Amino acid sequence: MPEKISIAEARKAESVGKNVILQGWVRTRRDSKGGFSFLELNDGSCFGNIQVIAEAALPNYESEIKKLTAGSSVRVEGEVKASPGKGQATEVQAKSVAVYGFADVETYPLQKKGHSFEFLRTIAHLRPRTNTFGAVARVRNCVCNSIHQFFQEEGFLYLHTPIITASDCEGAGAMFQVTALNLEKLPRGENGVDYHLDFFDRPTYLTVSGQLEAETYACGLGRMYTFGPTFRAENSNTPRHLAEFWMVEPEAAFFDIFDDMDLAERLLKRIFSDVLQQCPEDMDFFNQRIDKTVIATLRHVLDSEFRRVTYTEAMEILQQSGESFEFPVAWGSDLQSEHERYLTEKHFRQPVILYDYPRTIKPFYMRLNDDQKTVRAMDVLVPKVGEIIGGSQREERLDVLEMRMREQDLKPEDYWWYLDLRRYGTAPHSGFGLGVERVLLSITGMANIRDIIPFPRTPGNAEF
RNA sequence: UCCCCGAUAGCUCAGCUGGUAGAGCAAGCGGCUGUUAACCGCUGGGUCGUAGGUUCGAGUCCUACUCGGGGAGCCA
Repeated sequence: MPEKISIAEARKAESVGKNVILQGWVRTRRDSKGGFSFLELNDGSCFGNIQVIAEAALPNYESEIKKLTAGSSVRVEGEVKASPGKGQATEVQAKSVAVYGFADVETYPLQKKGHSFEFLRTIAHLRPRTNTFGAVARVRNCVCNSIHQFFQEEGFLYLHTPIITASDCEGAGAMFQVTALNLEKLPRGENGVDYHLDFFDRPTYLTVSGQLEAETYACGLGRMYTFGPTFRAENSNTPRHLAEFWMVEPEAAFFDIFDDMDLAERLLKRIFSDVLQQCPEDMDFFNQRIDKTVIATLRHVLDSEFRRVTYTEAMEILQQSGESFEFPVAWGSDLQSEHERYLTEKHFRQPVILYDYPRTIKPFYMRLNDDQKTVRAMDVLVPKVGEIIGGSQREERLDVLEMRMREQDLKPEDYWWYLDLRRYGTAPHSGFGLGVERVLLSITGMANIRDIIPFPRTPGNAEF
């Protein structure tokens, strides 16, 4: 009896001699001079296709096989043989080719040759059938698996923090409001909309971060991490921003800022090394067709220690760089993209961890340093992508935290449960947020974050 | 949201200082003793993003809008 196997399996030399059933989508058909056809078949199990030899003697050769075009789906039964041709170890000599569905060439938008990513975005339901999006999907899966394995091995618990939150000022920008009210007929009170009639008895939003909730579990169970979707309603139109993206947020009790940096560095290196090891075919493709430096860059990162410099030191490096920046370099203002790029792409040429930022440009929850001017913030910057991780040691002193809240016009009473963590058995702790899509950008060399997530959500775009 | 650039065949693009559209790939047909981004020949295929305007005449110049890209801001 023939065995149903994946194309990944059938491509291995060990499969030679097996009678198999393969099912997948035709990438291309080449008709040979000898009166038979080659079908390139892909089923997503690996980057490469398998070559199927369909002889003219097959009963449906003229009626169906010669009409197969890119996108058609088939079931092939046959024997795996060593391939005499170049470019593959094995091929399948078909005993039968059954067609599940043709793809009309007059209307099927995908062709054998290259398409622009802009065009593919308009057919996001079909782009998984391309080399690039198949590779992205497999690498994305590898990265997510790697993240979970890393944290499990490091003793972190996977925590599900809420998607819907009532904290409307977590300090991370505009939020999507969630309501069950009829927007056509909003109940009005004396002070505008009467949210007591809304589902949760108050205004609620999609989360911009699980950090505050993760802190509550870290301050009781030690090491936690969240991994879920995150929402930002900013009108951001860049190749690095999404309105819906996936973020990993570890939070660990008794971690100071340097433990936090160590964790971040270990995590990134683990992800990079797993991808190189587990997705070699996909990475070769990215290295050849997308960015010829990605593999060398990943190896370089694995072999070097992340440079750690304070914000103040970074400002000195920038001032002495001799570069003419569009934006002035001045202590107290945030680093511009061009500054980050200079540091990570020109000066250090590797990932850089910047820390101890001015208190005025960072949120209330970051721990105040003894100099009273800086806070224990840390950002990991990588070449091309920029900020990939943002984190900090959290302020664990109740009085200082309340003071910082008032400084930023926040009401401590709105955060009563967050402050309780400091009121009862407070503990030093730290954490960070890692943007999964940004990691994937730097791993794959892909230029636009909209091509790294299956269904991008950006301003004016939610078709699929 | 701001600045810059773009939109021409199914796809990727060319089309000069205005004179009524072209290539490659894809598709169809023919050829070629295993091809692998196959190759060679022929054929079909376009209200030049939308709406106005200037002009004898607009793919080409002007205005607005729509969509896309790059940069900036917000950040992951």
